[in-house]
Amino acid sequence: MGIRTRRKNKQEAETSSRRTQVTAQDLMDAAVRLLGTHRSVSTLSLREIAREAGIAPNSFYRHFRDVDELTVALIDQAGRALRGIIREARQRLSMERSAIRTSVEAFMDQLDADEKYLQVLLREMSTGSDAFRQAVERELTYFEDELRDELERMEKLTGHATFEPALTAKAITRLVVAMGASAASQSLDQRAELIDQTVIMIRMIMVGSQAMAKKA
Amino acid sequence: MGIRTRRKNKQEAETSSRRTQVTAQDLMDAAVRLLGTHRSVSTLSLREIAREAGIAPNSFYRHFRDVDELTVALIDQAGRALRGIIREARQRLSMERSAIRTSVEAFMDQLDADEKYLQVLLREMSTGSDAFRQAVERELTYFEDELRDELERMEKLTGHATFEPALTAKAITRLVVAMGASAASQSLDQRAELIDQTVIMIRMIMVGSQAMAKKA
DNA sequence: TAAGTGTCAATACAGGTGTATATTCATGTG
DNA sequence: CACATGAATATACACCTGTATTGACACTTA
Repeated sequence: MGIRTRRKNKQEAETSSRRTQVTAQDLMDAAVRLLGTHRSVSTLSLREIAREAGIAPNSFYRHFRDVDELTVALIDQAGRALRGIIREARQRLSMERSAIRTSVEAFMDQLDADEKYLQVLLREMSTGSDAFRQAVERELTYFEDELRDELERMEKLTGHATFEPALTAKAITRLVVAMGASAASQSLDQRAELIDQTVIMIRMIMVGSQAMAKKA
Repeated sequence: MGIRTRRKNKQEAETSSRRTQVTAQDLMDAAVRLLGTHRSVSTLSLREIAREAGIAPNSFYRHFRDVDELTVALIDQAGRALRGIIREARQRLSMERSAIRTSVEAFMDQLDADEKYLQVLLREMSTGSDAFRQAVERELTYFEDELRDELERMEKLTGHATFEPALTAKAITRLVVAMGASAASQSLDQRAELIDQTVIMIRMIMVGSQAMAKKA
């Protein structure tokens, strides 16, 4: 009696903070919220994330060993989103035309989806530790592999051969990612123009690849 | 007398730190040294840079208002290096062939030149404040403009028309930058392969662009 | 009921940080 | 010579950081 008054006061003010369990996902969401459009993960402090998620600094350790581990989790999420884009594109490809445009649009839309994991990936691609870069490279390689499959499948369907499908896929992937990185910090109608440009660029690559296949 | 003994001791140990004037350039060099291959500028503290440059924390303010201002200066330097690459490529183009390969090689070499400004640019492209991104975009636009001029000049020389030269230049630029960003964190023989890939990718774009010009 | 377990908060500590203030000194100028 | 100027320094302050320690509370399980 009288010993535990401190907590009670806090509880009164803070709406019973203990009640709801805080998950790893909550922490990831808090981090993304803090990152917004500009900050890189390395500028986030453990305390800041914990504060945003509404837990004590130390509770962070229940879910992640440190901020770096959380970052890798974010990148994994982004990779999942990326693969979702490809999978959708593949389905659309069988029924309608201009799969390129719809894929590019899907990619760009993913930039400001509810959880902006993709932006995190784009940002950590060039910044950050080796672990981050490796995680990003891994996800991009998945993407390239699926795109190559797609190109080879299309090759059989249309009869247009593709020159070095793996390289073509890589070129397209890197270009889209680069354009997406610019798009991330731009307004919506600027982004529309960027999408148009990206589509044309991809067409250049594919047309060029096919022309080089004929010549070789 | 007896009041100023503190300084004298320090002087003895530190080899007369006052003697040589510290320039803004020295601070920029110190920052690049600290950045190495992985850190982003936002992780540098003013004190850390000052320490590396061998000056007191407060002396930093004589040269830059804050770390952000120093970063923009670094990006400007990188842009100058970039324009140097284009200018060299232009001269080579008139006498020998395969200007593409030599340009790409020049670009990649610039990555680990003495002063690795280019790496800074690549890293701050996706991270960092609006000011950084704008600075980077500006430099890339310069690069694209010069490349477009080059493409148009080549168009007249060879008779091969180029489809939307501005867009073609942009595609090439963004692709090279993206490939350079991966190259920055790789070993030298991995980089050699990356250069080969980049050259082929550029050729795809140019061949595609020319084919689309004919059709349109 | 009692003990054990997992989740969180409170406190504390030893650092690092940006910057305000005042000081030291080498240098040029009258 | 005296003295103003400018560049660099030292000290100090309030703040934020990661994390170690300890204890509170809600649960299972016996």
